[in-house]
Amino acid sequence: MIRITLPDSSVKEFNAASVDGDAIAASIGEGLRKAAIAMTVDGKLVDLKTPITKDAAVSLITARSDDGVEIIRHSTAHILAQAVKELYPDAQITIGPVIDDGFYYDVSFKKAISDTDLAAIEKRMEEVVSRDLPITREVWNRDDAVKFFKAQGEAYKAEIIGDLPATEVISVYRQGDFVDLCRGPHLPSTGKAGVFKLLKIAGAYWRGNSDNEMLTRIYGTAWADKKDLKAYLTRLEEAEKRDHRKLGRELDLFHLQEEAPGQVFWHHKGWTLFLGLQEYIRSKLAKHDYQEVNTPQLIDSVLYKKSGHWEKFGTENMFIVKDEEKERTYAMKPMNCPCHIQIFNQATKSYRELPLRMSEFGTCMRNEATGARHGIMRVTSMTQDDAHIFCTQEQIEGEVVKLCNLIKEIYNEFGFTDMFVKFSDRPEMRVGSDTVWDHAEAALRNACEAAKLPWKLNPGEGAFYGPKLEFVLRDAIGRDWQCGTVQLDFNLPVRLEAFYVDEHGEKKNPVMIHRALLGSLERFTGILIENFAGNFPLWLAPTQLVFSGITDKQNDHVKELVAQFKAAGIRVQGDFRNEKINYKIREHSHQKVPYIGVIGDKEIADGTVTVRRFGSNNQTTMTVTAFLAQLQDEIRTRALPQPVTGAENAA
RNA sequence: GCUCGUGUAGCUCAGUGGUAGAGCACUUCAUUGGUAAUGAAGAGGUCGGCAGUUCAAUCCUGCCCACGAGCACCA
Repeated sequence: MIRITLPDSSVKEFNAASVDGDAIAASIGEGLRKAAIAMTVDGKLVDLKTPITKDAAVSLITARSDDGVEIIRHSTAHILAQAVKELYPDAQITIGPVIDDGFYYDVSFKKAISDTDLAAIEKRMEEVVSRDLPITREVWNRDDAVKFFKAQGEAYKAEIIGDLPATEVISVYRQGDFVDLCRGPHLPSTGKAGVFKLLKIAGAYWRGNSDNEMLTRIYGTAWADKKDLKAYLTRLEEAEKRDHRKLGRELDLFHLQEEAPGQVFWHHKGWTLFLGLQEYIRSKLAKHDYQEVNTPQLIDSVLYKKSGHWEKFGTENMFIVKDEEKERTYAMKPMNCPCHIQIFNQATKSYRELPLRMSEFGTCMRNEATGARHGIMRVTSMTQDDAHIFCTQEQIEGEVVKLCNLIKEIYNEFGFTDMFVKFSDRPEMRVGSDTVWDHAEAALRNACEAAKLPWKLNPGEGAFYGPKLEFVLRDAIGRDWQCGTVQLDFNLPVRLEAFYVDEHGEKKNPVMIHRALLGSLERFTGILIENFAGNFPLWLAPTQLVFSGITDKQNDHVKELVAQFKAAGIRVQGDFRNEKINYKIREHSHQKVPYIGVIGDKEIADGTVTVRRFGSNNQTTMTVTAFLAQLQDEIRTRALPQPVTGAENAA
């Protein structure tokens, strides 16, 4: 007798030596028996067919749950692998994990395939699904498994098994003739999958190491039903519409061109955004006692040899300028820190001057790997809202807490909600004693806790000179970008001989905190464009308001209004073109101008303006004075825009 | 840097081994129109660059550059 407790606390009794999920589901109802794809037994996720031999708490999993969808994706990855092996028998399969919204499988093909081959693979996958092959789990002996996969010509699989810890149970899943190493769990049969789509192919290094062979990664997505798949594909399309490169062109913000790879040609509107961000950050700097400085672009390599950057990044990643005549070698500055230390070192510093916070909107140039550049998110020439805080060991924690709070405050003001913090602790190769590292890591951790920032550990990924926090934001299509950062540095002040005199008259090296709030202004602008889909908050919007008359009869009055609002500090334009008001509304709406003010004879007579706010189809007539006050209030409070509704507005 | 792909008018895209088209934008003219496209006419391109094959290349081949997706990298 086996007693199975279900999630609703009811108990089913089975008169047998063992029972499986299929039987449990069947005892509840035929519908559930068909829908069940896996189960948890005492909280552990297992295959539906796993025999249960003693009393247990069981919860059946269907495609309706997150676990269910994950299993579907995982099994679909196996179906992909099977289809690939059937179509390309000499291909070797490697790993095929589940990722956000889908899965991928890395394959080593003898002959390269391209995305046009995906259709055929997808078709074969559908055949595998229609065969409805039972998927069964087997536990194998390690040596047999290695031998089996070697015999199959699957060298990568054999390598994976060989590297599994001795304690790991080697399980394989069989579906028809296809056998794959896998921890599971999986669907009971291939017929339970079926709502999927292969999306793209790309290269990926075996085991993520660029010294290894490059495999072909096939990306796919899989869902519980067609509706979910369609919703996902629609979501992808919508995300493409907010791509900052597309909006950058459409809204006349910036452009990039071949002659200056990775460097932004900021058009007036984009530059207005950029300057708006800079002014915003300056207002924060003033409140938090920073000294803004500015340092040279082109610096003798001697300085970078001393700082250690030359050795690490040198000619590969720095732009070198040679002055043949004077026999000097310069580098475009790739970061600001060595320069800031030069300013720090210009006069003997007292402990009384610490913490000393030095900031710069420094333009840095980095010769990035060609494949790394991406729109304005990853550029060759970038402007950081950079600062270095020179402080004592004791001051670290206080400073980091302040920084975490400040960054959190700033991101909140932009309305970012899904920001997360990566905390990278000590790497194997590092400078500084363990005591110093203990202290530094604790300071960062405590600061996160104090600022109530959720963080995840990125073990061993700290810089060799100190641990760091990275503040990560997500773009329209779900890619993560590091924006703000807080890094502790015990190394550079020593190498570049920065000192302060402590209260006992002794010379000491300060600790340096590298920090950026927005990170690269180019990247942050890109993130903003995507996040707001070009519908910027009024305080940032390049053009805040457009006035237009109904006909050219009102032009003189409109000119006066433009002058009045301009004088009041509003970024306003008049539209005097010989076009109908419908045409102008349409065009300025496409440009996502926050306010359109329309003037007809009625408005002139009443001293009013008829206002249309972007994102709404309503019009409100109000006095000119009230309108100006409303705008100024919205700007002053840095109000976030209301979400745009309606199909027409979303276009 | 690596894998696969892309590059035709300002933008979005057709197209062909015999030196090119559409829509929008632009210019001109007419129109004075109350909240998402008024009409007509005109102008606009070394088909990413260099080399090769060919009587002939935007199209085929090679190399280079840039861009895209991803991997690696990211001081």
